[in-house]
Amino acid sequence: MDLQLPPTLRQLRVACSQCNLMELCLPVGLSEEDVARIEELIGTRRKLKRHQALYEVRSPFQALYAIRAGSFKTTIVLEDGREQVTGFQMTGELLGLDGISTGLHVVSAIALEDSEVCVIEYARLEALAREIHGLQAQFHKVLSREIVREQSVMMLLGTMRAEERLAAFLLNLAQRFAARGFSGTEFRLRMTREEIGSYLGLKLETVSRTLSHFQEEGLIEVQHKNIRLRDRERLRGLIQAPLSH
Amino acid sequence: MDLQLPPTLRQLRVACSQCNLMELCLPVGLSEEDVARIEELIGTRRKLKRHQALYEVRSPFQALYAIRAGSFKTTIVLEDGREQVTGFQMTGELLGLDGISTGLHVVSAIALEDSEVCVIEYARLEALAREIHGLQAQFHKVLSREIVREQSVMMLLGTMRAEERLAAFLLNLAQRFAARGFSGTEFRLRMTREEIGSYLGLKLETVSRTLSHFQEEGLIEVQHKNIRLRDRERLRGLIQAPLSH
DNA sequence: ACGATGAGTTGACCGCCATCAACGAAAACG
DNA sequence: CGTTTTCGTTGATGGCGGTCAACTCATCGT
Repeated sequence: MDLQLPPTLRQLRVACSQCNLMELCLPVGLSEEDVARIEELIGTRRKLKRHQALYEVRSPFQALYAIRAGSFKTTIVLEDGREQVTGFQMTGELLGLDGISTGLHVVSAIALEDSEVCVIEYARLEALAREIHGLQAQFHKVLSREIVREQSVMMLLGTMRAEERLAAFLLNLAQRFAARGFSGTEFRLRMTREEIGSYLGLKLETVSRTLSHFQEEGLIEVQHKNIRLRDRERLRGLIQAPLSH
Repeated sequence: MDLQLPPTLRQLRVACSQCNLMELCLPVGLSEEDVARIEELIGTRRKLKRHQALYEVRSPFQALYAIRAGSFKTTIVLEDGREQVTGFQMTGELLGLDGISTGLHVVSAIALEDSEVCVIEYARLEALAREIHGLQAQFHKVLSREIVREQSVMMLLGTMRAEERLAAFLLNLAQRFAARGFSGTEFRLRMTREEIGSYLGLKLETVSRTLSHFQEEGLIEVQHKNIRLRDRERLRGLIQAPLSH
């Protein structure tokens, strides 16, 4: 179907999907010339090694980052040193939205593996959003989607038990891998048990134990960071009916 | 200092603060004519009785709501019926941001007392934001601020113990009351113990017990819904040093 | 004003998950 | 390639907060 599009647009779509800027570009349905103008947005790229920070807490905000390759975690820290992972981001997702509010980042973004991002200068994005309606609308949706995502994490942390949290986590990861054209049943975790636990409000031992338990039950296969989902339905069932409730 | 402003602007500032649309209007620093144009935004008003829904989950999104008087809770529900409060909103705060993402609301907004909101049609807001830079910037900040707020709730739910959660909750309420010109040391809770517990990931009995415990310790005075903070510093200390940690 | 209903408190008990600990395995480093 | 360090697993124990229950006290509606 792409063959019906004018060549330059087709080309740009490819460029955009190569750049994996899915969240901002692709779903919008922009006119050809608008798409061309969005190229202005995509400034430099930046490569990061594993464990390297894309930005740190309290650093000045000036750009958003679209993940071109690799994956990240965002972490927030309390004064007493306690740290929590607030999200895991993968290819095509946006980083940096937390900084818009105050002009300073409130989380740190750390690469979980060697990664690459496209730098989107925020001032330019705002300017362009004023001119291109579709871009503005899409950007607002991205912001709102993040609000919604966090609400479902709040629900998870507030009402779910360890097994449910892990099940929800695995299914969410699977769905996101699948959406990117990777296998949704077999994947490699980019994060440690401790990071998973931090995100889910559990200790690493509980994460490990629960994964082992899932394996005994035939729900998944675990081998270190490699996960294979064997029974999605029962996993899903775990979430909706925690205890015959 | 307001006396130095041109009369119409001064007047509008007053109107705006009466309307309590603080989040969108006041901090922006708009030109006089821009402020005038923002009047277009403020459409009808809507009054709600206690326990009445401003909007329900899955209802179509078409407007944001600025709370003019009263207070609300937002709740999200799982398929199995479990419900969680995701936030409490008071005068001057915005409701409805969750709907932008999909065009359907993902939470319900329920009045905690008889309340009144200003209806801000979203299509108009988007259009006007394209023309008024300051409005656009401010709106993005509001969205980002909500993302940041939810992240701190995630931190609370993920790493804090019951006492810390309650302390953080009370201090947050106090600060918001103070920001609105009310007493930050003596106030009346608009929500039940169960709603507080739902928000904090605790059971109502734990909320009740912990409040009683705070009272025994001389940190607060509780009498049903009336709260008086007696020792803010020690309350704050509870959060930062949970267990000599 | 009064009764009915919902809200809050307190106690006793229990279960889930944290904690502490020891071991094993993989991956990162020179 | 071997060494070191980080990561993961599993067991034993304990504590925080959930659960169940009984009772009191506001508050809402008629």
